[in-house]
Amino acid sequence: MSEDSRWTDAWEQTSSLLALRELTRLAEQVAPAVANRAGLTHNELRTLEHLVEGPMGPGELSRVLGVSSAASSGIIDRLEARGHARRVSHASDGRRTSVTISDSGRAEVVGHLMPMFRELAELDAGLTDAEREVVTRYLRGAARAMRTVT
Amino acid sequence: MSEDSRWTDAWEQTSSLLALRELTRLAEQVAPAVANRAGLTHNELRTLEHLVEGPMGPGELSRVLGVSSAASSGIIDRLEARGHARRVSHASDGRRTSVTISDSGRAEVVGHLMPMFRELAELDAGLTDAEREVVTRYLRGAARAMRTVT
DNA sequence: GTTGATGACTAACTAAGTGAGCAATCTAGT
DNA sequence: ACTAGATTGCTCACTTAGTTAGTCATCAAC
Repeated sequence: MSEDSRWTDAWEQTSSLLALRELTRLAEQVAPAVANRAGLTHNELRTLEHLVEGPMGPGELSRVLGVSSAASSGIIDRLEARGHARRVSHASDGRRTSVTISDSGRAEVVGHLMPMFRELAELDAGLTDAEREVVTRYLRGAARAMRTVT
Repeated sequence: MSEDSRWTDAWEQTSSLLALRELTRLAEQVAPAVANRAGLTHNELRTLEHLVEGPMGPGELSRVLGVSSAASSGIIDRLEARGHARRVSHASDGRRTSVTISDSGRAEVVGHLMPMFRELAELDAGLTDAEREVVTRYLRGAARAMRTVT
């Protein structure tokens, strides 16, 4: 048995691993698909997702996105040009600027993901406490496994 | 209560939804991280993942990747230049070429993902039949929800 | 055998990233 | 108070991976 067939065989061994594989495959597609529909790049959407949680500066943004500060500047430029975000100069520190999301930016993120979220919440609500415990343990374990490669 | 806070609140309501969110966040990061470590672009890695399953032509590749045929040509050029893939002219149809993965290409895909997979298989092996049924149902439901946005 | 369709590639351009470097501002040490 | 160094965000020049449009070769149908 070749190295490779052991790999693919194992992926397909159990219903749960198969479903997990399908889920991760879809998870990879969601962000690009939403970005595309919204007429944004992947990083612009990721930026909006972060800005929904609260304002942040270009430097911090470049760090969480894993891109250069030059790229971060450009992303904010583009979002600002479309009215999805605004630059506000920092109150106490004259060097810093704070980027805040606008209503249209919020609508872009929330609007496109809401249907998916509603379904997930509905699915989740159908779990008993015991089932939820099992599912949570599995999901956390899978996340742990994925962290090893990240 | 604002539209937005309902959204974020709901995400954080249950342990399972929180874990699912974390998992999907990681799933998005895995492919770019692996590609980066292997010195490949995301699409080059995706191509190798498809080629592991069997040879395919540039046209088919451009369709599954969702890029133009011109881009597909370039991706294959780069993979070929690194020795990860080879172009073989099609036996019966002179127009078509078949792209096959090389040992180094296979090693790139399998080698980087094997540790993650091993951990996932181990986690999965710890499930009872009843637990696996619960987990599978949840994962399939989550996948279904994500498909609505894709 | 000609005609139209198909598959892969090339050419010219666009967009989003990089690295290097600059101006403004803050912080610390004297 | 003032200078020296650190930090922040931005601009410039360039690279790279994508796009559209169009070419060439081959195949299938009439």
